Amino acid sequence: MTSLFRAAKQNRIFQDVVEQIQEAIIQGRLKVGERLPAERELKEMLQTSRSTLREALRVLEQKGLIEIKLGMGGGAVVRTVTSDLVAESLDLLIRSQKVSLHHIAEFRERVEGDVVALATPRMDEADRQRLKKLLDDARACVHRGAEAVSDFLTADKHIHLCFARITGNPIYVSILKTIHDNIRRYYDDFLLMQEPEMNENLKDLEDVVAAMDDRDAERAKKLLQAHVRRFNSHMEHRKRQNDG
Amino acid sequence: MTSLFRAAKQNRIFQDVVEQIQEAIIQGRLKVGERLPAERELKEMLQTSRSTLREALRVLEQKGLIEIKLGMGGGAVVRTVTSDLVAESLDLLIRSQKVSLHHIAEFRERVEGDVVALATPRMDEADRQRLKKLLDDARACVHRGAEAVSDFLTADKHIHLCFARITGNPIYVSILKTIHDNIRRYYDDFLLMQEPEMNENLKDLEDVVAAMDDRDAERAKKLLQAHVRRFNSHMEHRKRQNDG
DNA sequence: TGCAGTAAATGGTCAGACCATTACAGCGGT
DNA sequence: ACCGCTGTAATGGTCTGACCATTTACTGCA
Repeated sequence: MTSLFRAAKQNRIFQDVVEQIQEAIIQGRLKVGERLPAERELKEMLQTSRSTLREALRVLEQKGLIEIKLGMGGGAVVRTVTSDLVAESLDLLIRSQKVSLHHIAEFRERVEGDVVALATPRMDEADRQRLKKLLDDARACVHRGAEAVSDFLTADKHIHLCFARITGNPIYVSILKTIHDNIRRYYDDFLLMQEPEMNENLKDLEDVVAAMDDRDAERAKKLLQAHVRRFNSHMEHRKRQNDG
Repeated sequence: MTSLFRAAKQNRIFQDVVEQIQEAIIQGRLKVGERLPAERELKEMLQTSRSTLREALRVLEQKGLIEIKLGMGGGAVVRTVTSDLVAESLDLLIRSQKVSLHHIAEFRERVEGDVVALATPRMDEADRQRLKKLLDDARACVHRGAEAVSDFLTADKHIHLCFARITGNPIYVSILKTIHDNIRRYYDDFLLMQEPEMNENLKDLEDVVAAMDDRDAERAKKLLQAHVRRFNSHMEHRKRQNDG
């Protein structure tokens, strides 16, 4: 552990510390779940003060690279990097009104269209079963009516994420996760869903999966894009109602 | 300014400070360009210590909400929120997942195709001039030969980012930023570019811009996708050479 | 044996000092 | 009057050492 780090130097020392630890994590010299030395040890290894080291740890924590626990046996533990931070920063952009609902819609329509087109020829029997089960879950929510809107939205999200996983491309998975996290936030902010909309949404998805079953990528893509467009116009309509 | 903040309290005090300042920024009580009080003042207002306050400032800086300058007249200034953080966190995610060249290529071909298709009808005269200038820069690099490969790649990246900006959709901007940063990293790792490849790349881009000039979005899209495909096969070929 | 109390490890906070960088005012020379 | 240098003060960056709060683990007593 002693040779993991070199002495710190840079304009801002804490930045140098951040970079060293970040590189160690990304390069795998520090593995997920592994615990960093205690602050009072690390500061010796890095030849810096505890306050400077702590500023670096704050940055790494904010970047989602480490998680810090209190008390004896606590300390900084290397985290699995998730799409949470991407989602959070996108949320920040949205809230400061740099990204609008329209921007997300425009992007989502295209990227999700690509996703199902890619997924269709790659779907195997296990994927088919999984999608069928997710559709069943969603259908059950529809039957439970308006009280199950939240569960329905979760099921809907899982279906879209399942498409992304079938592509086998982790970039699509991360991006779809980010987008759906943010869509959900919009939803909680100012949207309501009724049973007709749930039904409509469900039917859209069933059609998409049917097209995928037929190995008709182009039809699946078109159907899903129409689904996203309808969903978006529904959201924008509700938004206007709430704003006005 | 005295009533902007209340006394800090929470499990972790610095988090409470972060939230207070962040909310003040998002709600517009602190406007972009405005300067926060000096640390020694702020710590009094928040009734906390300077180190705790500084940890909070580090987090806010990492979130891209403030920018901190040194020296007299320096201090924390509220920043315009940009898509940089989205790009950075997406980059972190991609790198930590060890996304393959193939995954990037598959994603890039589709997303950049969409970008030029969206950009084509939205391009105005200023955009046209900007693109023309960027193409001139790239052409100059080609003439300078093999020594200018690095500059050529930078110019190439700027052209692609320009396409994204013309769409007016910041999501595309951050995503293309991320992709091109990662491509560059792959490049520096194990690729070499010679004059013929530079020439080929340049010609591709000139064709794309010509199609955009003709307001032919579909042709521009097809040309750019072919360009990306050729670029990728070139990269994978070189990668195999280096690996084997 | 089991439980409670205590000790130790660790992150969180604090106070105060000094250093490095920067802007600006005032002085001096031209 | 103008230009440039220099000193000074404001401000962030770093360091030291102390104490607090939380959590775990061990120890000793009932």
